[in-house]
Amino acid sequence: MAQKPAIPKGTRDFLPKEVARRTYIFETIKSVFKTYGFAPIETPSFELSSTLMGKYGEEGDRLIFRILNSGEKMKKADVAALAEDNLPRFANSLAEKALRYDLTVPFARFVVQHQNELSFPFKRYQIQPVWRADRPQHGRYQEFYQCDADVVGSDSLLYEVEFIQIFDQVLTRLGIPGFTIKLNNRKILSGIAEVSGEADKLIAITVAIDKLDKIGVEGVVKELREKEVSETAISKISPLFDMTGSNEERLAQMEVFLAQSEIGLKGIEELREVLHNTHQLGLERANLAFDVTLARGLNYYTGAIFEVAVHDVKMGSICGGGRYDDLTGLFGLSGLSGVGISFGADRIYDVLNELALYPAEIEKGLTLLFANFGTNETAYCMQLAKALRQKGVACEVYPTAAKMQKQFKYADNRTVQYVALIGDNELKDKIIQLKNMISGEQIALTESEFMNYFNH
RNA sequence: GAGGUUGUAGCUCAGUUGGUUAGAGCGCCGGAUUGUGGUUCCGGAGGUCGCGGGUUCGAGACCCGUCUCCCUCCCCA
Repeated sequence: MAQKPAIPKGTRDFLPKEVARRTYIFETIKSVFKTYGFAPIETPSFELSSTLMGKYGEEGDRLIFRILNSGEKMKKADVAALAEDNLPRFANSLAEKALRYDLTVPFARFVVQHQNELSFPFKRYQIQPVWRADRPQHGRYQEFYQCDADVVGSDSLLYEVEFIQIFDQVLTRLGIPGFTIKLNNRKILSGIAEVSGEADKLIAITVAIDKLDKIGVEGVVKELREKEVSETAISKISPLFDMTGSNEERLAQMEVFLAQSEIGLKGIEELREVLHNTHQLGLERANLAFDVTLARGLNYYTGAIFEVAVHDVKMGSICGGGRYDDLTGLFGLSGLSGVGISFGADRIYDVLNELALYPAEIEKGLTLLFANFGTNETAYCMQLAKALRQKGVACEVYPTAAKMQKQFKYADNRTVQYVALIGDNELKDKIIQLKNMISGEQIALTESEFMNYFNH
């Protein structure tokens, strides 16, 4: 019995037209990365489990795809751990490898491993798929591409400014009409926890206020109570939820709030510098917004954090990023500060589809199709095709002498721009009938006219 | 990981309180048109109704399980 064709949930196939669209997105991102001096690297699809586990928090670890050991390695399963109900250890003994969850952690591993071959600050970009064992939803896949650019080996805030410019340039070039780059700093969040006297509950507090736009002030307060944050702390934090005014006005309010927190004030200062420098340079389409409720789950961030949201489209954030002061420390190389961003190519693809923002030229199919009139004519067409291909013209010869109707229909479906008709009359008179499939016009050309026709 | 929803032709979907041989549009193939597509007209092919089990004289429809799509939560790109 024939098997019903299917692919795993959360994955997609892409037809030629779709690949053309995605290539356009990748190329746009890549070209901007290059102009900022980033060079490409690649890393393996899967890493040692130990490289990935524990880097993304408890939630993240759960979403890492594990690769089951095979063959004799199965025998290395730590049955004792299972007996002790230590499932993480048991799982690690069963799966020594795992599919990468993002590109940042493998990059940190890469930097440490190749530190003697790199010059710092090291700027790299990387466009590769990542995998997450997440439940699929709108804009959420189990396999998707990230387009990352990171710099390690410098704590200069110039890079934060550059990354904001890159967000702006890429999304403007892709034609996205409106989007907001949300900006915050982990130091400010630390400061909030410190000032409210709950420094040890930093993560609980940031996770809760991150949800402000979703569950509202009451929801956040409720969640803070559930996390056993004290009432005095909650009443201290609450005013932050309805700050108004410009970025600078809200920063000023934060500055007052954080007056007693050294780290908090440091965060304000950094953010001010980044905003000021970005403002000096100007942005094309991006709206830049300081958002104190922006937290981001990845717990390796220590400084600036970014997220980009598209206006008027229901879609989670399409880009993210931030500064991590000691990610390479986990692999034994401390003192290297890094900052990076990631474009979610699959979400951008969905957004561009929804808004129909693809330029017409990327959808162009084959340039020229030679209609097939029989063996003698075809032999001549193959010669012309060979010459055209050497000039870089995409062309093909229809494989059989099928009815013209069928050949033209095929040309239509392939969105062919021209059809060349060479039957026995044309062959005898040494001319080529060239039909423009868009205008429907047909002209007779000599061989040299025909060859020159495709010169531009 | 928790909850909800969906699945019928290649695609988008109808299908009445359970009742003969499961339909439409689009697409595909053939013809009108043996050298000209996108329009029109005529004809045709194509379905174990997601999968497994159950109830019933009888199930696409009802019940249970399972997988999948989509949605909410969680988290994220």
